[in-house]
Amino acid sequence: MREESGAGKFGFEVLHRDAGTGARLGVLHTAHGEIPTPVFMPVATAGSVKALPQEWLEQFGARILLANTYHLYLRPGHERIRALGGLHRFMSWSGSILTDSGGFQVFSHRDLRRISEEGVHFRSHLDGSAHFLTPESVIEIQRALGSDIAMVFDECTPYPCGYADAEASMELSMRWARRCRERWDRLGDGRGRALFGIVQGGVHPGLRERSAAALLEMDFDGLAIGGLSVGEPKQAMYETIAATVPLLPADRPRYLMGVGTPADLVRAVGMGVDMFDCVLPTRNARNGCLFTSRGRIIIKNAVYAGDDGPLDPDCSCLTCRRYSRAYLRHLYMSGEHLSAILNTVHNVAFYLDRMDKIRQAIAFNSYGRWLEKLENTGA
RNA sequence: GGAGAGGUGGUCGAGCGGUUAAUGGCACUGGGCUGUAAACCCAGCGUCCUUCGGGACUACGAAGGUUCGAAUCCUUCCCUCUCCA
Repeated sequence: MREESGAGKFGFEVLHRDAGTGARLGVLHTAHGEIPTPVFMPVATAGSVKALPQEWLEQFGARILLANTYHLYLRPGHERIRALGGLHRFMSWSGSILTDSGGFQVFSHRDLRRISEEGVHFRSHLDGSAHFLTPESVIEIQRALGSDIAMVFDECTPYPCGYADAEASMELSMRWARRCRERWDRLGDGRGRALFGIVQGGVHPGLRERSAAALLEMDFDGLAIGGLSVGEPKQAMYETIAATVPLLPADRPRYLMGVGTPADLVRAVGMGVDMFDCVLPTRNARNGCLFTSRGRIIIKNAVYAGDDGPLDPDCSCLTCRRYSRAYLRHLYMSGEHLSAILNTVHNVAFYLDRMDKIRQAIAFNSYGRWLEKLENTGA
């Protein structure tokens, strides 16, 4: 068990802006350390980045993970985690933790919930038991977990969604955001903890604008762009990001929720996004899809059966240093647990390394070249 | 030597006269996965053509036979497995 550091105040500084693009270099301060941005947060929904022990995440340079309020509330329960000293201590993670509010589960468990003004009635996906989550209870749960960055409870608007429905959904999210803010303030000193608001509004710039304006009034520590990558065309996603980022205050971190592919990250950083999370590197790893410096490799493909070379010659992760494509394919085909482990090691290391290189490029004012490369490869 | 059971597509295994190129599972091949109900899901999977609607051929141990029609019924043969000597 590690000691809680406990001290420190949440904060964000922009250290440098790239000369030719919207990209910016910054640092997040939380009670659990400093986090250089732009940053990718590996997803640890249930208090674990699937297939990876915390030690390795530290080795890969991960400073912040994303955990999930809804999942931890159901199992093992936030009160249990509180009693065990909070989520950091429970999972033995001394870095920072951002908790998603469960808004995405409202979206993805559509058949198991009923939304009202007051909150969301859920049927547990685990045992069918009934639960009621409100903006207030979601804040309480995140406090119990002890997350460094909490997210407001929102409704992740689906796609496609007509203007009127997207508007109603966004407005509900804004009313919930205010209730989250109020409960957060009533709980008193967040001890260095941050609360982020989430911009909704589907792919409608006008709605995004109103959403951002509403959140600005509430003075959140950071602003997220939610409701993207839910089935809309890529172009619509990029246009929405581009239209939304300028609406967000420059002195606060900007977090694009649930995105994305390596190319998505490069583009969004160029638009001024500071934080990302996505299940792609971990989930795809377990499903035999690996991200490399030369594009995606579907390791289960028969062509790799006799390929003695490294997965990614330009990668220095444990997997690439030591194991061949042929072996990785064999592990996948055989259903060996090691397959998920080695694949996840690579994908997570690849994402973190990619963010590292992105930060360097921004520092040297050469980020424009990354965007050009993207255009040239058509990625 | 005697009694019984059985041989089906890569594999296991249904089918027991016609809507059967033959249910299913597995394996295999390909695709998908973006705030994780995911080590998951979808599709294809005899051969050759196709104007993508379909068409032609070859298939259920082997060879004959019955029938308008057979993986399915009959005969002979070959081969497996179980039990008894």
